Amino acid sequence: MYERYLHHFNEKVPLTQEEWELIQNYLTLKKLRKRQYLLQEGDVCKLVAFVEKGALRLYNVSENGTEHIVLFAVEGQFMTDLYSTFSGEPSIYNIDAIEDSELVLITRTASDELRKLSPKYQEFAFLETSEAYIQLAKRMTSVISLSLEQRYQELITNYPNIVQRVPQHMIASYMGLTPETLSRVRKRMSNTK
Amino acid sequence: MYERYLHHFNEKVPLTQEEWELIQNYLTLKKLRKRQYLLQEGDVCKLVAFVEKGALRLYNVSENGTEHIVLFAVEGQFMTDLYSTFSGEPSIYNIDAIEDSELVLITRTASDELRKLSPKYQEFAFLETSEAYIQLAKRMTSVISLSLEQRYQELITNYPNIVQRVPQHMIASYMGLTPETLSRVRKRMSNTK
DNA sequence: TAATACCGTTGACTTTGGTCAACGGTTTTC
DNA sequence: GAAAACCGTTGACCAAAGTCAACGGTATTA
Repeated sequence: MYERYLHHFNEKVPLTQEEWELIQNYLTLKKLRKRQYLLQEGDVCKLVAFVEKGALRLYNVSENGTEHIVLFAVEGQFMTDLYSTFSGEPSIYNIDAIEDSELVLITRTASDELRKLSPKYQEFAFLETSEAYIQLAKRMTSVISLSLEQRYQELITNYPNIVQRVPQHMIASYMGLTPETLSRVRKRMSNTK
Repeated sequence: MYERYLHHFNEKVPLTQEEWELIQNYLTLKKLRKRQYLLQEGDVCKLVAFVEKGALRLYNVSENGTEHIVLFAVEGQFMTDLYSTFSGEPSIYNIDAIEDSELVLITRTASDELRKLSPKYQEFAFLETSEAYIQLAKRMTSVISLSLEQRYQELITNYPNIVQRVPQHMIASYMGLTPETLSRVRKRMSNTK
């Protein structure tokens, strides 16, 4: 347990044994079965989750009932509704498990406390937030400037086996498309290459 | 000089006079005339800019020459190519001034140093990065789930006088649309309301 | 101040993506 | 193990956005 989290941490900010033991006190483990919720619309998000194993999605549901996936998180990535954790306002999103998953959780308040106690954790939190921003900015760039084919190609290189793991209609939702359109994009791509 | 930066800082993380003097040593001022570049494609981005006055844009140029605006920054907001500053790789973006602007600059290396020296600055950097992420996540949500009319409406509420300040074809670019389409969206909106 | 470049709008047409319905092939579930 | 739900694909049609060209108005600039 915590293997991946610790490994991930050490890669960015190397830790001594004592430092890790301090940090570990603030973490908890949680297993989530496929389709189980980590966060439901209307609740305040108080947690940040790290995916040890499995996959999560963050999505909202529009008036007509359509789901819009804003984010995926697979092994080694973090997931939270950052806005809700900061503001304390109810979330407009749902977070649930796409596969059976194992998560490392830390509450927002624990994280704040730990950031004050541990300079290494502080640095780690800063780096992770920066990286999340960078990833999102990259995606925004591709959304406004690339063709659907190029965007799908990029998705595959960013999440190499997402296609095997996640149903296609969820990928369509993540790209802001209907399932039919994504199906046709894929067909076009397999024909022309 | 630095008025808005200091004010912004104090709102998030209140500073003593001595703390501010330390931080100020790491900052520099820069004026940019309209159309002047802060960053050009191919150069490594080494700076983070805070907009005291004016407006900046970050954009890339696709093969056929079309500009795609990824971000605006107006008074009180930060602008940088975070990926390039972190990785040290050449930027794929340009940053230039939409209006005559006054900026507070800090280099990436100075910022790293200052984060180690000053817990308050460390905290400020963390909060600003988090806020930038939140803003981008919100925009991503609207891109994949709202109609053009709704997205334009949201843009106006987020940047209340952007329409007065920024040429319409740049707003179209920011939304990933052609100028003609944005013009028609605006017409539809003025007709129906 | 005249010439020029730029900007937003509009119209006609094309291309792209969405909608709706149907189908066969899986999984789930009871 | 049968029934039901789900999933990806396809076709026909429709709606939305892009393209191209033209225009008049406004800044820029010489």
